Amino acid sequence: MQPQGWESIRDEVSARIRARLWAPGDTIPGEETLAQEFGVARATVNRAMRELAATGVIERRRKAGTRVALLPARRALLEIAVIRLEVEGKGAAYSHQVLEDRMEAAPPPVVARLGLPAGTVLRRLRTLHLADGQPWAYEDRWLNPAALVGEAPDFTQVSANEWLVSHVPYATGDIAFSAEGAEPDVAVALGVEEGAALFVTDRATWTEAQPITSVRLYHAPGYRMRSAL
Amino acid sequence: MQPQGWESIRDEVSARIRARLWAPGDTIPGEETLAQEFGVARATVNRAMRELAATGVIERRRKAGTRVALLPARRALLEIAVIRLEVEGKGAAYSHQVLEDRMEAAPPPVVARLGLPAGTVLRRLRTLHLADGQPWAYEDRWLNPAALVGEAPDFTQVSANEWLVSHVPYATGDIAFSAEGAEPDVAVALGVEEGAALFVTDRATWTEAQPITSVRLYHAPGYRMRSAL
DNA sequence: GACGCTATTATGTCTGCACATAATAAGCCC
DNA sequence: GGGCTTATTATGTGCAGACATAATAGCGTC
Repeated sequence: MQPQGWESIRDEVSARIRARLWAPGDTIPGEETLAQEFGVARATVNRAMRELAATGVIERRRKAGTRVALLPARRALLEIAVIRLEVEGKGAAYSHQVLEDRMEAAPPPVVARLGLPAGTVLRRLRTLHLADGQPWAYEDRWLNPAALVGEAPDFTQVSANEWLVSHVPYATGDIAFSAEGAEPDVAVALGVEEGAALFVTDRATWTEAQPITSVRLYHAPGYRMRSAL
Repeated sequence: MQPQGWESIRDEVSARIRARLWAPGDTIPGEETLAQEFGVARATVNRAMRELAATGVIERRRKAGTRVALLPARRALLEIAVIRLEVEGKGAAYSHQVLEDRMEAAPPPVVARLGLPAGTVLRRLRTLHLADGQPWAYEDRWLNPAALVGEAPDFTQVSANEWLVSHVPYATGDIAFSAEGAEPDVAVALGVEEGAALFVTDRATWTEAQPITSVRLYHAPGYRMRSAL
């Protein structure tokens, strides 16, 4: 069954673009025109076009109109789940061990990323996440104690990430992915050879007021991050 | 300056959630109620709430109402750009070399991924992408010739990905990221040691009717994929 | 032609109303 | 209480009309 309403318009416009009826770079008819053609209100066309613009298929500018994107940069939506849920989603039992928890002067890359003065002392947490007792990911986290006003969580019970996500209100952040060879301590913790290729996630988060945490996750070999395109 | 209109409502609701005025798991007031409180039409509140639902902050269900997400799975929007643009965006000159281009029986993982019968013969393209003459990424692509009806592109001129993106209408696809140790041929092409940790992108695309291509990209060491969170 | 101002125009958003839809809650029968 | 049907309700979507906004296009001046 075909979709109805604004989705049908989105699909029809999308189909015309894919069929090159409207070629990349072309300006396509205005909302008013399309609304008449499809026999709907302009708001309905707008809804459909907004959706297509969000996926990068078209580019819209006031007055200039709507044009088919020249090189549609595909957009993929990544779901960054809490590790526990990720592990449990695989049908495995989740557990974690805190390997280290102490105050330490953060190294330059970390303070730079968080926008703190050089030499700032942060709480460093090293954690091993396990799935059915097997190493799943090694976490190296720097936590700004100033961001945890009055709260004293026990990270041996609840993982730092999970606690932060549901207790510290935060606004922004960024995330980066890369591949790294396992350093000695990481290799030992994950039980892999030194230099083994590991999938690494780097994340930093801030509130409006101050930096909260910078965390690096070394995923065990074989880890894949998936998404629909 | 504060945003106005639906964005101000989105921000206000978001702020109340972060301030735990509405705690995770709570059901928040209905659209009609909020519309009255903010002095706007329900459609405006709906717009704001739809946006928050899309970012995973709230979960909405008809009749059940709107509730604050318990464990907000962060969503990151990845922009998958064409390699040429990625390289040029770094201020480097892009070029590429086709290392191999021939028909070959696709191995089991590839046919499985594309949903083709075992032993199907596909066009295999191995390409090296360069930035300022330095290896940037090694591409191993399997292309379904049936998907290129009548068209005969010259992939030594335009990269396969770029040509496909702007010439083959396609509907769906999926993408996965992982870390792999460099195999011998990849290591040679990229000029790195065997076993070096490489960031790998696997992508498969289909039209409604048939599979188009399956491609694996080995990025040169140091590659980072970034996104706002 | 180079400039700066103004008119025009397509998209962006809002309102107020209506009906559709999905899912819970309530009622009913046994 | 268990299992079914029906009513209720919050969200989802639609429409018509209006004004806001951004950016181009056109005009006039020099």
